[in-house]
Amino acid sequence: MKRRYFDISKLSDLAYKCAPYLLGKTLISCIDGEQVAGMIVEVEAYEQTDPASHSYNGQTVRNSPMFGPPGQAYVYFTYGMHYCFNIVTGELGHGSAVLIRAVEPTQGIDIMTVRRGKKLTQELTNGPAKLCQAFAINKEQNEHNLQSPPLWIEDAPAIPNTKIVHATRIGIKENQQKLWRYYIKDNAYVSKK
DNA sequence: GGAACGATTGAT
DNA sequence: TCAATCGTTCCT
Repeated sequence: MKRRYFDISKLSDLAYKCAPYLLGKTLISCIDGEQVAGMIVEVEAYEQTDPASHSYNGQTVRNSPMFGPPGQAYVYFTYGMHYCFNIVTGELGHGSAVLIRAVEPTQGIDIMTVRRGKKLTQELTNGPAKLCQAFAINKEQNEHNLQSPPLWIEDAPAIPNTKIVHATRIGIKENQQKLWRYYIKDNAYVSKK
């Protein structure tokens, strides 16, 4: 079956411009022999000029993928137990990325349920660390090009602007006023209502 | 070498 | 409201 990969040339821009464009696209992983998929419903932008961004103080060992080519993954480990998955944006050398905060499960829900140890479909992928667990995303996918297995993004119809909500980002202490969180209005799988 | 903390989650 | 839990960053 031919895959219709998401066009990563759309990601050669500032993170907050790319972010809403990623809504509605399909995230797919085929790890440990199990394929799961979901529609991206919530994202947050992190720019190099943004004090809330890992890349704000320049390149380090952890954040170096953010300075890499657009369209690759930036996966980081946090709170001693969770992974978060980002899609790198901007030109090579520019440190920015879009955090994927939630997806709506569309394939492999039984697999995600086992991985998450949960029963409610609504709670499988409604958070950045939750979806990483459901999709089996970890450091092995760090810097992975998202136009190839085992983790990739496929194209899908754009979400109308009237259905995209702009809001403040969650869990940050700096630059809180920026409306760089985007989610699909009335979608049941967004992390917080 | 050491301390402080985090783009979270789930239980209390 | 709070504990879990450890890699990364930054300071000494």
